Amino acid sequence: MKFEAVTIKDIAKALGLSTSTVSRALRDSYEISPETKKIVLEYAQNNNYRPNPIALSLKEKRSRSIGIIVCEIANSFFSQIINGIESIAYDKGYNVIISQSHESYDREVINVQYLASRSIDGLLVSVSSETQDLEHLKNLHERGFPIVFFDRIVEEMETHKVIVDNFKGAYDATEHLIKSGYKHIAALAGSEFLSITKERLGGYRKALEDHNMEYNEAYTKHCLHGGMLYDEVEHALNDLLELKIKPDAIIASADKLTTNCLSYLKKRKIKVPDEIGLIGFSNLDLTELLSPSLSVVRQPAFEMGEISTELLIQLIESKRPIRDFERRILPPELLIRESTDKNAK
Amino acid sequence: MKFEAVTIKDIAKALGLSTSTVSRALRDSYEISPETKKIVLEYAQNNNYRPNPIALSLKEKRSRSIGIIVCEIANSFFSQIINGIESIAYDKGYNVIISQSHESYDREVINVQYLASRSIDGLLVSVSSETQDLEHLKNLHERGFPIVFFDRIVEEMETHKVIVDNFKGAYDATEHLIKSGYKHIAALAGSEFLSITKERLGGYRKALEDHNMEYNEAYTKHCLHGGMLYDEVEHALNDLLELKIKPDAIIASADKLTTNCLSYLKKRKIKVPDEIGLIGFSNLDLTELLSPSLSVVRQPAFEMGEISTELLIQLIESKRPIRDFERRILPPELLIRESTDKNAK
DNA sequence: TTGTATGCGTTATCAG
DNA sequence: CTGATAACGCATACAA
Repeated sequence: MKFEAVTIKDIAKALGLSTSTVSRALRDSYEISPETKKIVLEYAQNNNYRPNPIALSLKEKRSRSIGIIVCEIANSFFSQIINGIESIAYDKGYNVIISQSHESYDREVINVQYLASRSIDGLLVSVSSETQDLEHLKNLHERGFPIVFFDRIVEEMETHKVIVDNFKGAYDATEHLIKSGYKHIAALAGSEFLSITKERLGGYRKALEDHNMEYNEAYTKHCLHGGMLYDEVEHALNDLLELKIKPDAIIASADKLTTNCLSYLKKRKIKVPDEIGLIGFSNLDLTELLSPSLSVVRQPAFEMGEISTELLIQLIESKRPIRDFERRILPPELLIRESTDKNAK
Repeated sequence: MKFEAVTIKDIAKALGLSTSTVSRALRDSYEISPETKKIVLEYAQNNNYRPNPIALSLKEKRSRSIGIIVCEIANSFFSQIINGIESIAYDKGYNVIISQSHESYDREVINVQYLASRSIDGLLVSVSSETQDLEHLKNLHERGFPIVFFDRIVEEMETHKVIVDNFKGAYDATEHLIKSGYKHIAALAGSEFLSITKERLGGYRKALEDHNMEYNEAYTKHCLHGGMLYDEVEHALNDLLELKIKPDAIIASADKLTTNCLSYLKKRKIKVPDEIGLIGFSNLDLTELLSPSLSVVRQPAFEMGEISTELLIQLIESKRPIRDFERRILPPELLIRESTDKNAK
């Protein structure tokens, strides 16, 4: 007994009608008599008829599914975003296909091509931390394919973009450390190719400047893989702690950087905040558990997913190309806990 | 400039050939002359021709994509499984569509129907913790639709199943607590509808029995949502700690139960292992960070995803139905850290 | 009110 | 070696 779905043709044959009559009856067209409708609908119901979405896609030249490119789903920030994306997508009858780049440029290119060739109607993209060349996306975009960037956006392309106010997040975090009395604040940053890294480091520098604190280039460390690999974080922190004047506080500017930084400090038995102050970007709901008194910058991830998806679907469903693309900037949240309050020590 | 992909028909028209010739040239058929092939291939290359997978699906009655049903992707265990699934799926040219039930039965039914109607070729399922009625899956299965269960399997259906040796995992964990000197071991368990819950509780009881320890029903607490909600864990633990003879150790039998249990204990300022022993199932790579000396049962999640996918694809691609379904049981790993060693206290 | 014919992009089966 | 045609499941313009 092979899996064979019942089609309109089957119904037509069984009821002695034409396929078009059945099709119209199922779509509740005004042209069909109530009796015929009733018979058809009943038969369809009983035989569990489901329209074949592939045939529909072929006809309508749209698949009602959107693709997502993220680095990792095993990252609380991104899994929250995906939940936001899903909630809107399902609402509007869209399916969602997730793919992970694992922070690899090659993998990202493969995934984009794969998704595009799978006839998705649009793409939500947060680029990998290795990505510099954008041909794989520009190519699609130039042909009018709907793309919305979120979080890790790309300046060279004109389309909708949704980000958090990274500058402000980092500024506030750094300022908080300064006000807590720290004098030598280091920045643990992600890949230098990423927009978010630049924005966050910008906020960090501006805060130092505004409070008349010296900016020391040696205090900024980049991790190409955004902290995904423990080794790169370890390496960066080793470098920082070997400096003549060791930093007395660190701002970790991404989820994975924060957790791996905590792991490192715990491994080296360096107490937070007694020996070193720490503040980090983190959307992990276990932050409090990880480090009872760690202050964090939290991003409105779910909302970000929702907004990105709304924009994308709007882009997909508008017949003519939209000219003025939006750039939505969401406010981050600074969750203060006692750790970084040096005065309280 | 609308997004319009180039089709075989376009190529045919441009080169003054027929669509069938172009089609065959692209598939490198022996019937086509080398020169014609060369011209066609060149044109296709230059105009970035990509076969339309939807048209292909319609023709071949297969979409080369598989669906996944899990409760949450924001759960280290499941995100590791998904990575395993992806690695095999991409290898074999399959696309993967993930959907989350968020532990809701209704949501699961909707997702299954949605995925099935989206013409996926097969389904990888780990049921929600609310699921009792299986009609939505039986229905598909009876019609010959390929389904593989993993982790949270279902006894009533005859198909491939991939699980971890949950009995052994819980047995070993409980035995470890016993050998560490704990006398009153409570079990924090997931939904009683789930196979894994039954198996784990079985291992727990057997370990108590084998060591001549009394089994007290009041020491077993269920959380319907598998610990996804903090409140249910809090409620269960409150109950346990209000007993006349309070348990001196807890085995938490799922990822979320473990982390939320830790959160609770931290919140109530109950020290582990000084005041209460704890061992838990956990695939979180931050476990060590969460609680420096927590022993855990770790499941081979990635491998589980790989095996499930291999079986599913085998099922999809075998022409005749496979009669003897496999049941793969993978070994869990008991990672011992000092916490539970009461002797060391 | 219902039926017939066509097309979406592709491949397979014929016929040249 | 190449071309015409049908078919996959559905919707719709056009006929009746």
